Amino acid sequence: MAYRRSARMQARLDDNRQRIRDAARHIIAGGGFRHAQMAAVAEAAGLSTGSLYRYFPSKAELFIDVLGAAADHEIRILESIGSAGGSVQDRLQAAVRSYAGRALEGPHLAHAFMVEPVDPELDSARQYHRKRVAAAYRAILDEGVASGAFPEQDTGLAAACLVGAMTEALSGPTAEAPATADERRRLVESICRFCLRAVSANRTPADDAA
Amino acid sequence: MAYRRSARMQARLDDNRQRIRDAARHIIAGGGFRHAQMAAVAEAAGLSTGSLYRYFPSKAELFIDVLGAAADHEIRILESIGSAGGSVQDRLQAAVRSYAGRALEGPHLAHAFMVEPVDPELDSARQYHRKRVAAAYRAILDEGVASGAFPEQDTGLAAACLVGAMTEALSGPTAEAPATADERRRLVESICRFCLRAVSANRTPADDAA
DNA sequence: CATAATTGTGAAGTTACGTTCATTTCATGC
DNA sequence: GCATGAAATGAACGTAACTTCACAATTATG
Repeated sequence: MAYRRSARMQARLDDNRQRIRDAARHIIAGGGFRHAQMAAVAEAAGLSTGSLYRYFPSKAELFIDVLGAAADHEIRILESIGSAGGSVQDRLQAAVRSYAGRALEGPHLAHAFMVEPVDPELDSARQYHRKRVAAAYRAILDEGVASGAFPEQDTGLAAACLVGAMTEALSGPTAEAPATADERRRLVESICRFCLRAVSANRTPADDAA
Repeated sequence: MAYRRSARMQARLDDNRQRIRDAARHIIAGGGFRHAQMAAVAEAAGLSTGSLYRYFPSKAELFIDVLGAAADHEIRILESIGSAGGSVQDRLQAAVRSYAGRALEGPHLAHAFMVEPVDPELDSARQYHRKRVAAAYRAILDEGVASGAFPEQDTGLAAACLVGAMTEALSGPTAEAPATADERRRLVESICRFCLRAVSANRTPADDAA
């Protein structure tokens, strides 16, 4: 008679698949894409390298999957913040704080997802998700502009700049790893102020001419 | 008798060395680090791959050299702008415009130097130079804060944010390639405004509390 | 011009990974 | 239990680069 997958078996397969994903993310978080070789992922997942290819057709597909899940998570948070109550300023600050907090917890992960080296296929996936994150910020800015809380501006560009500024400040080479929790809080607050200033009206409206 | 290099020979060697550098930079500008393989550089320079190793000990050293030269050029421009006359605001804008203009002329080059994938050795060189660029911006900000033109702020962080914002807006995935010269000008001006706002005092000083 | 030293060459060597596949182990249904 | 097909294995294979090296070409001296 034909072979049929039992529920138990299916659960084990699903679990394996998820364990591969988790292993990949964990390795990236620890040492970046550079360390995330198929052999290393397999070992961390408790499988052989060959088995990985039963769950994902290629390395690129595996990491696209992982990247997408992380981006989804990120964007869900941003959107929930964006649609919450309170002033737009508060929401923007909340978004920045939340992003910054996560980036500081796993700097390698954030760096890998935002800027690290990869092959072309994965890179285009990363650009796609990065645009999605920027779009989430843009939605907040748009609302701020519409309500008059923020001045007229190219919100698409501003959103990109915000993402760039945060990325650089948090996981770029310039970012000094903050040692204490207090330093971390101070850093996040500084970034917050920078971002809020950047999209708010100036006290001296000299540059609004031209 | 011992062999001595003639002036003519020395000139040719120097020229070869420079041609290798130029070829490497040119290839990066055309297609990023990914396309800059030793064989490709050799061909573009009109030499054999083997010869490259008479001039540079390794691929990494060659690209560190190229990267350093580009960074030196960048920083010389920034410093000359920073020490010029005029208001701090004007100088900051001039710096941003100049950076943006160059990035838009050679997007691949800028992207490669700022964010593209590389091996660890080259990457640390890039981080070093990126810090130098941020430091040049910081010098301008420090002066602005000292003179009261800009509000009190963490200038080191703000400089990093500026670099990140510009990089993202100009060579990040979010950056749409502006088609016309007019669009380009508009983009640069938007970035300028963003950067200036970001380091200037707000009209509503509500967030200075807490 | 002959000889020696230097510079140029490009194919072969090396390394590092991603991917495959013959084999083995394990789960399913009778 | 046993036969059948799925899943796991990991060594072997393929590929893509960087780097080396034995040899050729070129350049400097007497």
